[in-house]
Amino acid sequence: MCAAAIPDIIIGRLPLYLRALSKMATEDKEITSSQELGARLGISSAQIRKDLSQFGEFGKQGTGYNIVFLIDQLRRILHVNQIWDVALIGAGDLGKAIANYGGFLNRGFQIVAVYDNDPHKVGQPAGKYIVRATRNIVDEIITKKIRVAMLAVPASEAQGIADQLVKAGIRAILCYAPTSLKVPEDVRIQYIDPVLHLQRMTYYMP
Amino acid sequence: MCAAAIPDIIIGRLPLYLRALSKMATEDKEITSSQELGARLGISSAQIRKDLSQFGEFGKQGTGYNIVFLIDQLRRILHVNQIWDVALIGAGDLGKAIANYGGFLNRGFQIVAVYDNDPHKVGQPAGKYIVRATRNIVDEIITKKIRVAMLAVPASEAQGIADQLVKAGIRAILCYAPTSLKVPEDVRIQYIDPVLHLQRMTYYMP
DNA sequence: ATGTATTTGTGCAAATTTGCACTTATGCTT
DNA sequence: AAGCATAAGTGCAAATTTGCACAAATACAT
Repeated sequence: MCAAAIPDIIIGRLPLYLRALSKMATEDKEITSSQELGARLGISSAQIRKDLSQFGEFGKQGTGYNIVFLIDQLRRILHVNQIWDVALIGAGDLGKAIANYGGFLNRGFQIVAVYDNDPHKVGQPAGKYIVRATRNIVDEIITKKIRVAMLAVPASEAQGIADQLVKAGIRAILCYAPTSLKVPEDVRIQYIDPVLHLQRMTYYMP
Repeated sequence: MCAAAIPDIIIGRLPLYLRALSKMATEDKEITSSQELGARLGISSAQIRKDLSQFGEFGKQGTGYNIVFLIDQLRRILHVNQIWDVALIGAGDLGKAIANYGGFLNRGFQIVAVYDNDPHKVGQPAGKYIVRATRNIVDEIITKKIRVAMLAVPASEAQGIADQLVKAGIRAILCYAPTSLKVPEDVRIQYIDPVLHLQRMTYYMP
């Protein structure tokens, strides 16, 4: 045990472990090993053992890890042993696809409101939600105590919305807009930009 | 100069630099510095200078970097000074959102075919494309010499499709399905799973 | 022309991250 | 009961990544 903060690069791998373990659970496996898990993920077994050992002794020597138990532990560590309310901003094609995605709930997240500033979209359905006016977003997020947001608006609008989200007390933003945002240090932000991934791959292609 | 391979972690940052520089170009800036670029991206200026210096001397001391010139260099390095044909597999909500996204072309990519194995979707439009039957995907990708694919199918189908893509000669796969895939070592693969990002952030949230 | 303010590219050291390889513990077979 | 195979947890070394700090170069003001 140590008091030092656990490196973020380790935190980043835990959700990957959790995802793979959840899949194993659906395959009715009871036990796995760092080696098996590593083989599935393309990660060395030593790294998996060392990562997990940061948080406790979850395995049994000679046997491996009990999958259900380890899932529980990881959920607890990542704070997804609860369902987080999430605000989705942007009800364009991408926003609608996100609103319709069924994969959030069993991994700890639940969209509770969808916003857009286009008057033609406000009041219309987006999945099972009715699109709300972005104009009211700060008050509503405060009232609903929402702390996580997904941003699926055009890049040009992203910073403005992000500023409002911060004002509303949002603590984590997942930004789909292809731009870097300025947020206070104590607000977490992550980005999804498919083109970054594509360009990273074409580098290696003659 | 050195013959050693350039670390992938550096390659991963280049698209980020390119994106930020492109934005600067639209702001009619001519020149930037490693410091300014770093401030925008939350990266140290030393790292940016060192990253870029792996590929040549692109800056001018006392002045900085010419934005248009550096964009050209990065595009060349990343092989996006050309337009890559991309196959999109999956015409569900997400697939349609991807098909409709207008941000690929000016960053080096162009969807040229959309596939789905649902007979109700085949023949129907997805954005400006007509959905094609996945059944024929291998032959068509070979014929069209497509080398990059985006995979927006359910996790349960992803590995099967990936195997076909590999057989068809695809060299880079961007997988939106929340699962890890097995592909030969010489095929590049990248993943997008929003929940991984969300869980990475909730770790830090009490 | 000279001096000053910038900013790059880089050698070197610090910090971080990874992984080898070993000890310890467990279960199974004989 | 003993021996063997398996696999976790970990100390330590190797490898990788980051960043400090400085020389060299450039632009601009005086």
